[in-house]
This record gives sequence, C-alpha cells and structure tokens, in this order.
Amino acid sequence: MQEIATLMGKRRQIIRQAVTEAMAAARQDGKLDYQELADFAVERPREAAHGDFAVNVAMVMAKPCHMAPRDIAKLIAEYIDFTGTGIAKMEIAGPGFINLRMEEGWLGDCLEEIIAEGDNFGHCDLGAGQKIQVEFVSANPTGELHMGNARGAAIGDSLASILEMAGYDVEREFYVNDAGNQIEKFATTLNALYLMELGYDAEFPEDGYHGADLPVLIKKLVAEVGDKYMKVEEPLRKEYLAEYALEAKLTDIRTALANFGVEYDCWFSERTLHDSGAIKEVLNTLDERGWLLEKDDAIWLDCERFGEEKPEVLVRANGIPTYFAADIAYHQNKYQRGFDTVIDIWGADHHGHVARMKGAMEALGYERDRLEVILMQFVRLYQGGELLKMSKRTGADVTLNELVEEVGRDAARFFFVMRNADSLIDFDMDLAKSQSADNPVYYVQYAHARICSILAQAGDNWQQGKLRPELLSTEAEKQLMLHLAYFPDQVAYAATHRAPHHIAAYLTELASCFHNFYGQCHCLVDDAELMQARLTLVKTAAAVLKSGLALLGVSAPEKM
RNA sequence: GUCUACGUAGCUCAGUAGGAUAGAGCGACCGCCUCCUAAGCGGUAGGUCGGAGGUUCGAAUCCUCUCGUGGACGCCA
Repeated sequence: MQEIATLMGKRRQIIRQAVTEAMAAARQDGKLDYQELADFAVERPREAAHGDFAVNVAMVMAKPCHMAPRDIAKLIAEYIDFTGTGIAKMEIAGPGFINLRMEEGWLGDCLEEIIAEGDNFGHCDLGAGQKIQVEFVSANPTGELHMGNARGAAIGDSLASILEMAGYDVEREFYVNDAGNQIEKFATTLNALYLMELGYDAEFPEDGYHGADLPVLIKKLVAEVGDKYMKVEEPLRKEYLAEYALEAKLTDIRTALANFGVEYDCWFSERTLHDSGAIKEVLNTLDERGWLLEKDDAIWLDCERFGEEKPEVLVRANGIPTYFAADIAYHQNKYQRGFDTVIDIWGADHHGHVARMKGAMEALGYERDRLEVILMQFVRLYQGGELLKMSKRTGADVTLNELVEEVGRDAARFFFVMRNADSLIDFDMDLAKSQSADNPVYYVQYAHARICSILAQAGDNWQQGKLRPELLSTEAEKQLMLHLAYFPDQVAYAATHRAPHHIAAYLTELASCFHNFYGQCHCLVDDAELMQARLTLVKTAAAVLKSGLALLGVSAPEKM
C-alpha cells in the first residue's frame, strides 16, 4: 500500500518502513518463514488507549508464516528499530495488534508543520495533476431547477473542490441539452402559450411542459415583441420562441446556481455536437469498429457484446440520432479535450444508462474506468407528511431558488452534502424550515465564530517569542491537534471515494473537539506563553474549519 | 420477472479499501453561564447493525439466500 505524503501519511510511511524492516530482519535470522509480505494497515485506533497508530501486520501474516499473530508481534518487538521514527513505545494488544505510541510532543510538531504549510495545508498530491472533469446538474433548460438538481449541485461542486485540494486538475461542466426531442416539445409548448397569450384559439399540447415559469416568460416576450412572430411560418416561429426561452432559462439556471455558490468552467452545448458533425463522426467510428447493427430501418449499437441484454438504438428510423448517440459523441469529446477521468453525477433514474455508456466508451477504445458515474438517489418531497409528486409537468416542485430563500444557502448545501449520495432523502420544506436551527452546519460555523471572537479580543500583541506547543498538554488540546493533523487525510479519503459527505462528518467532529476544548481551556490567560500557544492552536483550527467549509460551499462567519 | 442501490438507537443519519468495547445530531432525563459567544459543555437512558446461512484469527463491512423499500428496464432524455 502506498501512503500519500500528508502530515500523517509521512509518519505512517516511516512506521510501515520500520515494521517491514523488522519483519525482514526476523526472516533473515530464520525466525520467520514467508514468501512475500502481505499488504497491511497502519491505522488510527478508535480508542486513545490503543496508542497513536495501530499496525495489523502480525494478523495478516499469521497464515503465511504459520504462526500465531501474537508471536509474530513479539518478533517484531524484538527486531524493530525506533531510531529516527518518532515511535516511543510498542505494545502488543488484543488478537495481535501492534499499538504504537509516539514520542511526547509529536502533536506539537504536527501543529508547527500545519502552521508552516499555511494556506496550503489540506492539499496533497493524490491526483498528481491528473485532468479530471466533474459534470453535474446538466438539467434540461426547459424549466426550473428542483430539489434533485440542488442535491446534484451541492455534491458535484463540493466533490470538484475536494478533488482540487487533493491535487487534481479539475473542471466543472454543465451539459446543456439544447437539442433533440425535448427541445421540439419545448417549442411546441411555447408556441401554444404564445398563441394563447395573443388570444388565438390554441390547444396546450398533451405532453407539453406545465411549469409555471413558462407562461410568465411568454407574457414577458409578448410585452416586448407583441405579435411580431405571427408573421412568420410556424416552424420558424417555434425556432425563435425556443431560442428566446432557452436563453432566458439558461440565464435563470446560471443565476440560481451562482446564488447557490456554484460556478462552472464550461457550459457545453449539445447542439454543437449535432452542428459540427461529431455525432456522425462517432457513428462512423463505431461502424468501422464493427459495433453497429441495422434493424427495422434503425441503426443500433450492439450492446450484447459488452454484456448488456439488448442492442440500443442510435439512429431512429426517421434518421434522427437518439440522446444516447449524442451522449456517446459528447463523452468522446470530453476525452478529446484531454480529461484523464470524467465523473458524471446522475439521478438514480439514469441507472440503466451507466453500463451502456461505459460499454460505448469501450467500443470506441477508451478504458471503461475513465468514466465514473455517481448515481444520486432521489429527493422525495413531502409536505405535512404527504408525498408530493416530483415532476417537471405538475409544477409541484420546490425550486432551488425557493430552497435557498427559505432555509438559506449554507444550511441547504450542508444538508445535501452531509448525506451519502446513495441514500434516499425525504425532504419536507416545513420541517426543514423548523429544523434549520438544528442543522449541524451551525454547530460547525459556531465553532469558527467563537474562535474569531477570542482572537478579536486577544488583539495583535500575543504572537511574541517562540511558540511552545509543548504547553498544550491537556487531553482536549491534544485531541484538537490530532483532528487538525488529520485534515489532509480526510480530504484525500473523500477524494478517493468521491464522497464529499466525509468532509461534513469530519468538520462536525473537529467542531466538537473545539467546543470541548473551549469548555475546558481558557485562551485569554495571564501566562503569556500559554496564551500564545492556545491562541495559535485555535487560530489554526479556525483556518481549517474555514477551509473545510469552503470545500462544501459554506461560509465561515466571524460572528453569529 | 430481470438488473441496481439501500435497510444501523424513538427520529434523521455516519461508520462498509474486514479490525479491538458499533458512533453523532435531534428527541427524553440529570447537571453546568460572578470567567474568551449556552447556536455551547458534561452525564444518563436507548442497538438481535432487516432475517438466515457461509468465508475469516476477526464481519455492520465480503459471498449466497431471503424479506422490505426506492429506482431502471422506450426508435424518451
């Protein structure tokens, strides 16, 4: 196992090395007999009584060595060399854990290293500059953003920030579905609304868009241009109307997301894929590679070859390519733009699309793992305990704007990002409003505000002389230092697992450590050296809280 | 029916690259502001980790089966 070079990772690596050498030395002496050292863990014990680090090598090597784990551990104790490792003590515990305690003052060293890293603390080189794209929300520009989009926005944006901190070169992208069937349907709806607004006898289409925002938009348009569009033929009129509405809706979407703290690097238009011939091109490539079938006047992708149940239509009998065809071209385009890895965040209803998308990428010659899809389970809307149907057509949705207005941006973002993407969320707006004071986000923000208050009262004259971190000797102070030191590992963990909710959990724990410290230790004390040490500690904590909250798109207020 | 995800405290959820005595918030109960923000702290109560097998020194975590819930199975996107 490769450790990443974080504050803690470096220490784990040293321990790993020392243990590995002890094992090798014991084998050299004929005390141990094994072919190969198995992968073992250097981990953080849950119980403080179990030391600072725990190693399970004796247990995983028991079978290969044909020895009892505790006996292997005893040999390691005999052969291990602590010199230069920072390890003070080794204990064999339980079934054969090797518990290591570091030298007194090691947490103070950690604190000084954190301070030395400054704003860079939390960053690591996990991503090694790899280009990665996170595409999220990508809602149809035919209506307003709803709760599902809000969840996707919170998760996607936070994940992108976390990946950045973990050393990836990240771009955020919104795929604009401005082509295809739904735009045709959209135009038909708009046309009907336009005619109705002007007093013509028109019928609202069966499968039209019922969003309350569209009549408003058409009213506005009529106020601007009147019946000007009646002078052109219907197809052209529909095109004008769609064009106008798309631009307006996109502006709304952009604004709503910006108010939610989400900014994109790229808004990618589906239409450009149709116009540039990219879809035709990708179909040709697939044809050349022998992946296409012809049946019932349509062109199909032979999905059975990558284990799917049945072929999928790429070009309809009427000659129009499907969404799937466009999506294949779109994803190829992503790779052509140089992304090593591409992450898509989709709703659980797109589940069936995952395997065939990956398959299609494979058909084009790309490794399937370069495309990662995070499936979000739904947000189910309740009102007063009753389930609301969530649909573009019923107009019963709670919109992103309403959410931000009612519960606030910080609480809303934290609410979505503190949960695992694959858990189903039941959301009741009334409940959310009444509970918003209980949102853990305030617990975390409050810790930050408290620290700012302390620092404000301390003034500017406390940073004098050499910092003496060894004065931070109570359990509360040590716990706080320990949690701070693990921040980069938490970021790396969340990045590896593509799971922002780990950061929310970490921040809640860190805030808890601080609040506990606050109850037990006074910062503004007479002893100048102790005051300096404690103020340095809380100042560092505030910086980490702020930086962690920023990953989640949440502010760190100085007063509450 | 097939595929997929989930099921952990009264409620909402963490914990699943196997680790030691399964955690947090809310709710309940008991304490704590003459002192840096009580949006806080300390404590008590509350669990057959849906159920049954299996793999392992060790399983909430991996495998099989089963029950329950959501989702997907279109020439929709």
